[in-house]
Amino acid sequence: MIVEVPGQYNPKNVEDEVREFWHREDIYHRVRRLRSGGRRFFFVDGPPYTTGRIHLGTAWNKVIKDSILRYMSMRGYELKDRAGWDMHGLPIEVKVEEHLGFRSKKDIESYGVDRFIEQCKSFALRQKDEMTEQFKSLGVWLDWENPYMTLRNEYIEAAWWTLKRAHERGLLERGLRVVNWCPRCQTAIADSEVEYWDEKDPSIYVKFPVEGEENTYIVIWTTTPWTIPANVAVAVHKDFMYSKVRAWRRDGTYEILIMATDLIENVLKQGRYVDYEILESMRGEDLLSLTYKNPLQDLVPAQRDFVHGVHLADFVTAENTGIVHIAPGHGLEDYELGLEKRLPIFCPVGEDGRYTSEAGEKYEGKYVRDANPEVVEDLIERGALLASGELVHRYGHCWRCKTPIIFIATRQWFIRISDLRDQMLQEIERVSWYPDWAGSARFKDWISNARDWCISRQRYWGIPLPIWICRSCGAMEVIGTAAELEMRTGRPVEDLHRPAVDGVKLRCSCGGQMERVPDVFDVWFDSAVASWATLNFPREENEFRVWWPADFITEGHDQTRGWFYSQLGASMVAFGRAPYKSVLMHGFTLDEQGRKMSKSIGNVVHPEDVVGRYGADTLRFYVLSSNAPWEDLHFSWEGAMNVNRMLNILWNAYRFPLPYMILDKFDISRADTSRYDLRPEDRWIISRVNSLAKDIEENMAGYMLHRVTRSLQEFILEDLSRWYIQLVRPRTWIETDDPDKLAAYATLYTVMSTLVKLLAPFTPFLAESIYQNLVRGLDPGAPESVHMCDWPGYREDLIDKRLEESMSYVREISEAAANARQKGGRKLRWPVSRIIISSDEQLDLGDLLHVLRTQTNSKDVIVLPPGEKPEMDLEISLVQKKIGPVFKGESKDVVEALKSMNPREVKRIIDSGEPIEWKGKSYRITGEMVEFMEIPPANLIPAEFSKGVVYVDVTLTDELKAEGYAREIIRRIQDMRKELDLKVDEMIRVSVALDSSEVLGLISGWKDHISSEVRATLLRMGNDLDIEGELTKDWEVDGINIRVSVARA
RNA sequence: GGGCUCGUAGCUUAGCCUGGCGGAGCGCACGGCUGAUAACCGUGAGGUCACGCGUUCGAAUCGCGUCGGGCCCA
Repeated sequence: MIVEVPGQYNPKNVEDEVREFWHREDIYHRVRRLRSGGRRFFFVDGPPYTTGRIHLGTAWNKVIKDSILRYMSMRGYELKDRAGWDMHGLPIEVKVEEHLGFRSKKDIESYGVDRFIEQCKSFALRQKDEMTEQFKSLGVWLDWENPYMTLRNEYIEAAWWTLKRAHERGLLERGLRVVNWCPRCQTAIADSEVEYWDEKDPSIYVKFPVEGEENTYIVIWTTTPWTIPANVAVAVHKDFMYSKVRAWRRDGTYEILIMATDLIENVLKQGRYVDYEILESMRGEDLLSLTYKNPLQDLVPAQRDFVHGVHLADFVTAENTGIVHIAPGHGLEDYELGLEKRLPIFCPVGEDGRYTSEAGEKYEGKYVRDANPEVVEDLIERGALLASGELVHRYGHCWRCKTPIIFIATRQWFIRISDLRDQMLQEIERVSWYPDWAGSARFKDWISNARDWCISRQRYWGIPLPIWICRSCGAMEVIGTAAELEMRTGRPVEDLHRPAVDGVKLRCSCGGQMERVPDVFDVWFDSAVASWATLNFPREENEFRVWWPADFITEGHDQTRGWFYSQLGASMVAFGRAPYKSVLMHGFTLDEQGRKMSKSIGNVVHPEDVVGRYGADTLRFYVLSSNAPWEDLHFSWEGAMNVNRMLNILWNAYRFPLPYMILDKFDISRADTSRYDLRPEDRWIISRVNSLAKDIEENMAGYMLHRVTRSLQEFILEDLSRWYIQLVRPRTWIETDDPDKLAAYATLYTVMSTLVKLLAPFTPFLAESIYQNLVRGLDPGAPESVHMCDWPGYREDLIDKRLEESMSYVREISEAAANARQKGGRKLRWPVSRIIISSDEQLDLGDLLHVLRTQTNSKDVIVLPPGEKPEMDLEISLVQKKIGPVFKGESKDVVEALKSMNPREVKRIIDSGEPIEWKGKSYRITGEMVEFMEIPPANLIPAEFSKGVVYVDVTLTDELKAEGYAREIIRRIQDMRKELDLKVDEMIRVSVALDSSEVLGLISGWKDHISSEVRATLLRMGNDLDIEGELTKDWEVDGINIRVSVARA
């Protein structure tokens, strides 16, 4: 049974009902079961971090995923769709620390690592549950009951197993490396965890005294004075020119400075020198024999033993002094140069960011960034400071606690990704990237610069490194699974997190005891193994063999360096190939002006706000249609409102025929269009919906979701609502069992039932709601949910491009006619006798002339043969320049004569060569004296369309006038019915008094028509009627006063 | 500083791959319809296609450069 539906589209009701239905009937599982055994589609969900709240970007991300998965399911694919959660790492530790009021790792240790881990775990699980509900409210169908979670033992094993593979392949190494270090979190952080923003720092020029040359200095520049105690060398560029300069101070003293020749003026200005002379110039490589002393060597005892030399390096740029201060313990490039030149890796700074005893008594214990002024002071005291100032520049910060990072040399664990770089570059060629440049340009660039991956973190809440080292002999062992660990110890380990695993000791083959290294994994390593962890590999192997690698993943463009990369890296280590076959890279969500959404600007839009106002379907359709997936989305409320309006129009188009269908007991036996003689417009809309399906399939193949949704929108608004529904409406009012009406029902049914299937992946709630009523209501044998239906596809034999083209002309002509009516002041309510279509081409309007007649409210449609126009009026303009010289003084008379004549007569005379007679004289007029112009006659109002001109004949006859007035009166009575809030079938009594006998006479023949249109049992019309009724109103139509009264019968 | 990307009407955008009349929606102005009605429809105004140079018979579209936004890197 089909039922009537309420007037306006109410997304909340629709979605609540559908959600309840899905839940009650367990539709999600039934859809998945239905497709089992189909071709496989392995999707891996990029795990969102459990922050507790989804934002617009994560909503978009999941909507893209859900739409594609729903589409693939309808196409018959069996899906792997486990949702994923990224639950370890610093962000949660920081949150828990805040909650407990902790300031450092010491607080955690004294609180107890086990209790701390428990807090982190329950926090992460709680956040996950909250976010799950939010995703569900968007209609996102993933396997929410059985998601993969990085904190689960089986997941941890996937990471362990992968590390073991790295070890077996010789790709795991431990080394002293300079890393980004957060002094607050006291851990190494990944390049990708560094956030840059402007910071004000000292900018100092320092003079290093050259050994063996009196009063001579090498000048360097730095923004980190605190690294000067660790300076062990300087670097120059081999091709740059350097000079020894005698620089004079205001007081007449001088010193000899070494720096890049091009930068002398700048440096001396900084140092307020008054004059200089160049003593000697040389290339960078000529400086290599120099040695110098660290100016702070009296404070930093270790410095006295170092030999400070000059080295060549490519990273030296022609900026500042052209000579770079090298502290291998505190800089990436410095460190690499240090290794190459065998410099001491001197790092007198501890994990807490404070100087160690190696920095000497004066500095020991001081926090390095706070020590900057003191170092500067000490340099001044020793005459080593050339200049100092301040500089605002971009500086890195810990992305979680916002502390400025420092670089220090620490012992860390690495995976030698750089060894795999070339293989990775080859692998990405085999992956399909959407858009293409995401892989061929962006990702390629990132991979080309790939460095070794520092995977160790000195924290608690993470996957513990499964590395055990023997205290006696230093032997190392990597454990791959919990079972393996149990085998080695004879005891199972309940939870593979810290601190439980910390206590596990292994026996070394040398007889000594092996202890786990205390570090945990970088969280990027967690998600990196998702494609096999989600299949529970290595615990289970069958699933892995059947499904892996992933068919499809999609994430934002920030994941180029993130998950796209970490997965590829881990997979290269583990399996030597890419873990995914295709990748769709999507954009970011920004505000309407294209700015980042941020709390401080106050421009954050929450997905639940949009859902609350317009519903999940609107949000979904909006984010999909707003722009191409890979471009940034500028969220606009107005845009969302528009989508909502479009869905409302769809709702109206859907509900309009329902009352008639119900009244006529329309049933499934009458739903097949092949039973009827369809009108051309019926065949047209069926052709259009098939074209639409074809278009969607083509665009889905390239994940062009914006094109798909825009095609749907265009079809709903233009083809269905604005055109077909208008055409079909009068047919539904026929009150008999007319085959033409039944054909219209069958067509509407076919179109709507196809359309909801096409919409199902994108607006799953609305599609389901319409499907349940219209399709299931009619055919209880149909699949129980629209999402269990097969994708409708398209039938090429039902696509009639010729008909579609004809209809597009018909629409154009109708619009042009409406335009002409407006110019001619003739409302659409008033019929016209004819419209005339003139074109240079043979227009193929098919059998659609009846459509044109009704849509233009015209009694006749005349299509002229190609190139012909209606007969035009002629207008003349006189060419005085030609007339003057011929007729001289009589010109005035000639002009007068010509103007008084009918232009047609003038043309006839010229063509025939006869003279004209005027005031007794005759004149011979030639063609050049007169120009003729054709203009349409006053009754034909022209309007252009793409293939020609439409003329609307606005000539009024009494007949047309009568019909026009009748319709004016009908309309006003209908208006009053509305005002009285009458039921559609309620009968009335009407009196109409009007002050024009002429009009009264005209409309008398329309009395019956008016009565039946407005459902009047009694209709009185007259010049001077006594008017009474429940409602009386005065109207004016074209200068005629009409008084109407209406009463219930 | 480097890689990628975007820049089209007041706003949001299509078109760019594959060169040939710049097309929508919103907003604005005017109008229509009244059996979708707190709905719907039409018409109009509104454009230096960021800027410059080049290729071409022809450039929003292809190439180079500049400026501005975004992401990533240094």
